[in-house]
Amino acid sequence: MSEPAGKPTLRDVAREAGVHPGTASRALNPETASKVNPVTAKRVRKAAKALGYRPNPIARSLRTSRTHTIGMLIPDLTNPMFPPLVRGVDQVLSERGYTLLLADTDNSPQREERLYTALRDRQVDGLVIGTALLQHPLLRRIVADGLPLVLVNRRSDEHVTPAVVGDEASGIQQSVTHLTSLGHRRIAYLAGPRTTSTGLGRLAAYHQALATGGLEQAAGLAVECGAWTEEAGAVGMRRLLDGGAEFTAVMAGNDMLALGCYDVLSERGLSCPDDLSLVGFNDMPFIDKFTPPLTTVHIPNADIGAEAATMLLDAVEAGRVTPTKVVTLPVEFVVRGSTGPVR
Amino acid sequence: MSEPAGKPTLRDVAREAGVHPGTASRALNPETASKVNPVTAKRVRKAAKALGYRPNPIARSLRTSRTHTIGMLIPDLTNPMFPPLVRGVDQVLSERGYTLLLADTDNSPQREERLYTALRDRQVDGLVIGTALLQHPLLRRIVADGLPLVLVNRRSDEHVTPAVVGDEASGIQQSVTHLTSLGHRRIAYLAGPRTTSTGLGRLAAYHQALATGGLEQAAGLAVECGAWTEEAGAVGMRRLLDGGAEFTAVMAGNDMLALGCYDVLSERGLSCPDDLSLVGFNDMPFIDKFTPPLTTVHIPNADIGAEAATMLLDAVEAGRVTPTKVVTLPVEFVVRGSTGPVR
DNA sequence: ATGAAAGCGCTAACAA
DNA sequence: TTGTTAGCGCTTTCAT
Repeated sequence: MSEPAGKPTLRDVAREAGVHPGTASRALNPETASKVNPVTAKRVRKAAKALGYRPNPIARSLRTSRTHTIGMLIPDLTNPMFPPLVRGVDQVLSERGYTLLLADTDNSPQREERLYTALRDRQVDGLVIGTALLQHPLLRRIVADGLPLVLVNRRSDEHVTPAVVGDEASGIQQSVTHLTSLGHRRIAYLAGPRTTSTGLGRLAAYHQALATGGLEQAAGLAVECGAWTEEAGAVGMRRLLDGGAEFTAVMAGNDMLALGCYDVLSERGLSCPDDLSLVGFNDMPFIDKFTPPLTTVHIPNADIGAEAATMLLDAVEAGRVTPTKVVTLPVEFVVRGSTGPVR
Repeated sequence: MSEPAGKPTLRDVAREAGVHPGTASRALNPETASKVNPVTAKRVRKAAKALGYRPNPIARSLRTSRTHTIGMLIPDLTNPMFPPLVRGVDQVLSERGYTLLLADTDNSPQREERLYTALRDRQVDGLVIGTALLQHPLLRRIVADGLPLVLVNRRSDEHVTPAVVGDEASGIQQSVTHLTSLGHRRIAYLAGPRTTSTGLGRLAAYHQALATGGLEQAAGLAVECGAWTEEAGAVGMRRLLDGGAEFTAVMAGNDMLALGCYDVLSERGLSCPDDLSLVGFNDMPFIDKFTPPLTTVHIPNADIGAEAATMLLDAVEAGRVTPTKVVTLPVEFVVRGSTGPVR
């Protein structure tokens, strides 16, 4: 009796079950199992199990040009905003039998090009993009290549592209409302780069919220930072303080920028929230352990990732491009120690 | 003139260059390019470029049973210790033309089994394991499956397995030396789970360092925590404080445990470093921004990831199992505000 | 309901 | 040096 050496293939299963490989294939594939005699099917499944047969996804992919593989592009995994996003995506993918190809662009457009090409050549079935800027040439390429894609936490200007985002406007509005309820009337804003949809969108929401509240919109009350980093936040905060505008509260475009504010506050001997109230955005991990704990807006990043993955796979499996809709998930405003009554 | 529709294949390139597909293959593959006439090779490359030819990695993999793909298993991407590790791995992989298949086990052994099987079936060329426990049945399976693997930040008991780790003993020794230089003689230790090599190893190093320094090793001075989490750290810290042993400093098995200590300190109205000095381990992101900033041991996680990936690829490309050596990278002790003179 | 046969795109042993 | 051939393991159309 000669068991074939090496991993058993479909041929081995077929031989063991006494059927043709084609039949074995049909029997083992849930999609086509109905087209085969139930008792034969059972025999095939038994043989497969007996031999410890595992289908070879590579061979299947070559034949079907589907890989059950999804690529994800992110700018920097060590930015604490991304791990929950990746995790949410990965969770859904693995549940549905897909595998995640993760690529970290390190914020470099060239690297991003290369990585995208690599992912495309590997025939990923779709892409989750966490790197999108408002103007992003790569998106056009991806669409042209016919690959389904979903943006997370970003939207695109130029192309109508499906995206999953948090409800930023609501978060900003809640921040302003909270501050005014504490008596603040002059609220400064530290904006993120206007090259990102979040940078622009949150700034617009800030202006909108001020208008709604009948608050003053003095020049010099809103300052743009060059990047979503602590350093850029510190620079912006200094510009704000040195700009001469009066204010009793600062809203930062995200928690990283708020971190920069903390640095400047201690550098200037200012106390928070006594001298100045501070609000962040994102609720990144451990930001609640800072002194004082940061009042901020919680973005459900894991949910966003999961939703994006679900949208993408639904489209992939329906065999069509993702619907160009933007899904907005609710955010949660969380009050902590960095905001207090004006005094 | 009929350009073939769809993506150009090797046949198209061959036809364009007026050679046989086999020749085109040899010409385009750096390994075999020497076996073909330089001028023919150039013609083929020109044709490939003209057509925008991109080799199909799936077809190549089916033929060669190499995928240029590496799997990585981690327990929880949202634990800040892992992103730098993943990033280090990813960086090296993409540089060398490999792609990372990331799988987050969510600390579940069942999920881990499933994910491993999925990765193996996808014929990853090797594995980076960040989930290893001292006793870890899965490792045996992987070795039995003949897959090259490297452990990161963990070692294994049962199997001789290649690993890349930080120099933990040195880190612990430096912590103890630092504390004694500040006058501390009674130093408590909050150990991580003994199921992990780091939990056990750091504890042993602590005992060793105390012995070397001629310091007292009272019972109740070392307490084991059930997990590497903030909550477990808090529980351990309470046990320590309520245990009756006297001490002026606490060393935590890692920064997450130290975070739990912060919670208990404020809960008990204790001030750090005035009432108690505290030392962590890992130097996780933002731990320097806490109040007080944590004195800790910096583990070069990105380097560890990069080194692991390099070892793995070297082995993969040499066509043999990874050498069962353990690479130890130096750590850096960083003094911050959580340690001070005993008083 | 099953068998036969072709082929996804590539590489590699063998021949010329 | 180049061409020929076969086949990696699977799915799927076409017959039967």
